[in-house]
Amino acid sequence: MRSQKKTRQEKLLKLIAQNPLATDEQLADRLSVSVSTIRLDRAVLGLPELRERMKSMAQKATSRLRSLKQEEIVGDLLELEPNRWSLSILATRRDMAFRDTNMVCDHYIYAQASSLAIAVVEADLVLVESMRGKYKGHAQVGDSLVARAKVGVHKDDKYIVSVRTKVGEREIFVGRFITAAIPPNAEDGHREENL
Amino acid sequence: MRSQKKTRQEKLLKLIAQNPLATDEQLADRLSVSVSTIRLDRAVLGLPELRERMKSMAQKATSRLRSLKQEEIVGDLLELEPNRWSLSILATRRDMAFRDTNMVCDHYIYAQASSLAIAVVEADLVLVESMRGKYKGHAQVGDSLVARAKVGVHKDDKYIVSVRTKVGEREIFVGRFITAAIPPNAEDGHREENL
DNA sequence: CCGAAATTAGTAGCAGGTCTTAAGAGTTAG
DNA sequence: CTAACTCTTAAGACCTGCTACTAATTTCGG
Repeated sequence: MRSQKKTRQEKLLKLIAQNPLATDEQLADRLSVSVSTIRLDRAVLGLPELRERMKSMAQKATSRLRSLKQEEIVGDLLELEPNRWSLSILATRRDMAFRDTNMVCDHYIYAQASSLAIAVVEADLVLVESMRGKYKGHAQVGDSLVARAKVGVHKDDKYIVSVRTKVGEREIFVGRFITAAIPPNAEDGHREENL
Repeated sequence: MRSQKKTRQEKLLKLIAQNPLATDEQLADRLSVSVSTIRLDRAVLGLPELRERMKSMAQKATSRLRSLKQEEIVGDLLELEPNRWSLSILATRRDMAFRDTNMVCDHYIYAQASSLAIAVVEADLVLVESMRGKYKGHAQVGDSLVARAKVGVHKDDKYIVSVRTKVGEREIFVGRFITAAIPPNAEDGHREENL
């Protein structure tokens, strides 16, 4: 009987985590208790009121917008020998992970690899034409992903670049990119009429 | 000077854009007018009150959080028929482009495709095991990328998912993902919908 | 100096709370 | 059985940051 309180408070925590924009009244309704009880529970659990929750979310929102920029998801270039090989490192953060896990999303691994494959080719503008890759293991949040790109054969302006990504000694990704160096004049060549 | 009003209202717009979390009182202080004037100006300019601004920021924050972390969708999910097919759209922004061009980086195209491939498979946790893909054209900043995923054959918990991404009628990417549904671990799958 | 526009002040009311006090229900120990 | 206890709910006063409205006051161009 007395443990109804605990389960209710646990539910309350989950509800608020799920939908931080709920009013006490909505929460009370949801848990079939009075508003007073919700307020009491919130006080006990140290949960801030709706407006405080909105405020902190709004504050976080402004900083988040600026943190998802390019450089942070493609890693830092450590070494580069143009048209030969290159090395980059990417520090993974909590927000690069899948939902509740701490496994890094594949597209961050891809982004690092693809960016490196582009960087290693010496040309003004390089694009990926096609790729294939295999994820051989999972990276955890906090791991530093070290990607190494090697340029293979090239015909005309197409380069084959292989990328291997490791966490420590463990290989988590192997990929092969076909990249194309685009001559500067050809930029936007074939699709201007569409806008 | 009757044009003081206009310049003040312009300043007000800038101030609110800069710091959306300012109260009318702070704004009044800043512009050396009374709170009434600020309210009047806000009414004229159609600017919402502080709490509405906070609310919409907080809502955006959740939707961004949900779309980038929770649901693991890059882009907005338009339609989903689990284990069959799905559709998402991604509006491209300036910051998704290569350096000085307005061509969208391949890894955003990849991220949308891969996220969709993961979303379309009905399981608690789905990971990409391998993929191959071909970029058949370029997307420009401002284009809306529409990705369509189709689930192909599946053996055990491995699913083959094909994704085609288009800008209008033009296909810019075709890929094939092998995804793996990871058996549910110690997570109580207690999912409640929004309030 | 007059009159209209612009500004300020003041009122009541609302949402979503705070904090406090208090009353009732159910539970348990002596 | 009753006193002491916990849990829940209610009620009241107050708070912030507004809205919506009215009324007074200031300002400035002509």
